[in-house]
Amino acid sequence: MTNPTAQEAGDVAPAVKDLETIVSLAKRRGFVYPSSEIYGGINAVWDYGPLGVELKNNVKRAWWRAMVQERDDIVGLDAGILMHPQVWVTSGHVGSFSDPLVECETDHRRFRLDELPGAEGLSATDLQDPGIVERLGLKCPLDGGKLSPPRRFNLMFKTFMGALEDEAAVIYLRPETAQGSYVNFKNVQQSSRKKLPFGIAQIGKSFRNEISPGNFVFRMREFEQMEMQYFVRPDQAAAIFEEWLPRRWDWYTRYGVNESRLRFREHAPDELAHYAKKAIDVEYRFPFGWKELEGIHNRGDFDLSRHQAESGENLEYFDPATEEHFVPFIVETAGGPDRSAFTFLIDSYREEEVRGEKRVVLGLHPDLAPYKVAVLPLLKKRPEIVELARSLRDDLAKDVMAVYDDTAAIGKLYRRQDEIGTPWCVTVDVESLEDRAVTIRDRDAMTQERVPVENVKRVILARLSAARQ
RNA sequence: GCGGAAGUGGCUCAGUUGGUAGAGCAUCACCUUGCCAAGGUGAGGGUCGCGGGUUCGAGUCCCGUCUUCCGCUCCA
Repeated sequence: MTNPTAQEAGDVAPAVKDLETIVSLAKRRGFVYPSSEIYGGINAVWDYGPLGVELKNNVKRAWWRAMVQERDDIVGLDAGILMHPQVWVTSGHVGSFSDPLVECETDHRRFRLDELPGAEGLSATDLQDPGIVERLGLKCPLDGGKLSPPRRFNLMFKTFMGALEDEAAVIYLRPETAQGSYVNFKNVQQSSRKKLPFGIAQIGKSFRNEISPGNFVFRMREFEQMEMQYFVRPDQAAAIFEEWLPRRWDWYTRYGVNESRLRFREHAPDELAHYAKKAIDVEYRFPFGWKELEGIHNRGDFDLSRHQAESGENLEYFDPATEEHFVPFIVETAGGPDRSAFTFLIDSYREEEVRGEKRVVLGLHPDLAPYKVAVLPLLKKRPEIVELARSLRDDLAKDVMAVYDDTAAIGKLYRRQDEIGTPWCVTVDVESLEDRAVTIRDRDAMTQERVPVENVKRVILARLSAARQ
């Protein structure tokens, strides 16, 4: 863990690679495709291909391992995407984003209509009246420009519950997974018999109608979140908040992200979200600048207190040690597998020279690599070699993602695996038929080791385990 | 949402003053080679983002639209 303050303003390391190179590789090799491409694509939605889904699943597994598997104070949850509409009213998501906004046609600034001079105290009906701006003669408070009619901006996607598309049945696609953890706080606490401090971890899809999405999979309208809500005594919240900073930093470096391209950034008071008491982001140096990878937030008792008040359910925790009743504070870590996978992909990209030829390598951590091992026959003319190689792959595939390839010369086969981040290649040659041994080639060290066939799987699994420590 | 640029086979691109599309790489097959993108032969794959217009004829001019990128704005 590097001292956060040392990282602050640092533009110390340039981004690894330009975005185009990564997008091109991603599509060519089957990591990510534009959604609905044959119809011209759809804005800010991307599909994961055969290798991309492996990478992303591995990222989620790695996060779950660090959060749930390796800790005994955090448990998992998988709440629904659809929730009671009142949840989003209580959380503030409906209120803060259904305000009618007007836009100045000259400088394109937006204002809340009900906050403009001369528009105070308007009724809900007036606020949605298309002619209201003209009727009251409202102008842009900054440059006096013409204002657009009021429009409702809401980042939440709507859909309908039930067969009839009736306004009364409107519900939302969740814009964050966190609320699922809050409304289940009592259920989880009681059924898992956890005492404070304890956490609820969740991975799942969220949806936001972003005003300006973009930058490949960095900001999508449909995306996945990896959020952990840690419930704590109010008097411990500040200290526990600080403990989570290095933990989350270390998770990224543990899986290979270059520390010089990471930094912490604290939110200024005026940029804090409506629920947050304090917020610090882990940021990564993307080709398009420093951007948030993950947010660590002290949400105070905002969420549970609101839900308690609106639902009428008692959401207090009884602390048996002090015999106190109180609403816990929440320290949240909120990241995403899309952003993380993108970061691991781009940060691990490197180009090297081998005998005067360029080789493209994804130096992915073995736990994250789509394939752990590729089995390659050196000579495919000999059926015994092909047979041995195929049976070796089939055996490895019972435990790890393994692939067989014989459609090119060995050098090219290695290059292909380098480009998709496969850490180990097993090569079967003529001698293998005699000595029952094969060669294991390491992607990063470019070393080769002769291993008896019956030991191959054990060696691969041992290396995987070692890389994980 | 505003301004600018771009959109040609899987990828990267070329297509002169409009006349019905090419290259490299990639992919596949066969031959050859056999430990780090070797060589040879051959094959498949695009109607030029989409829609409309001008024209005898448009990838190539005009309009609209969608998508992507850059800047601004916005951002739970």
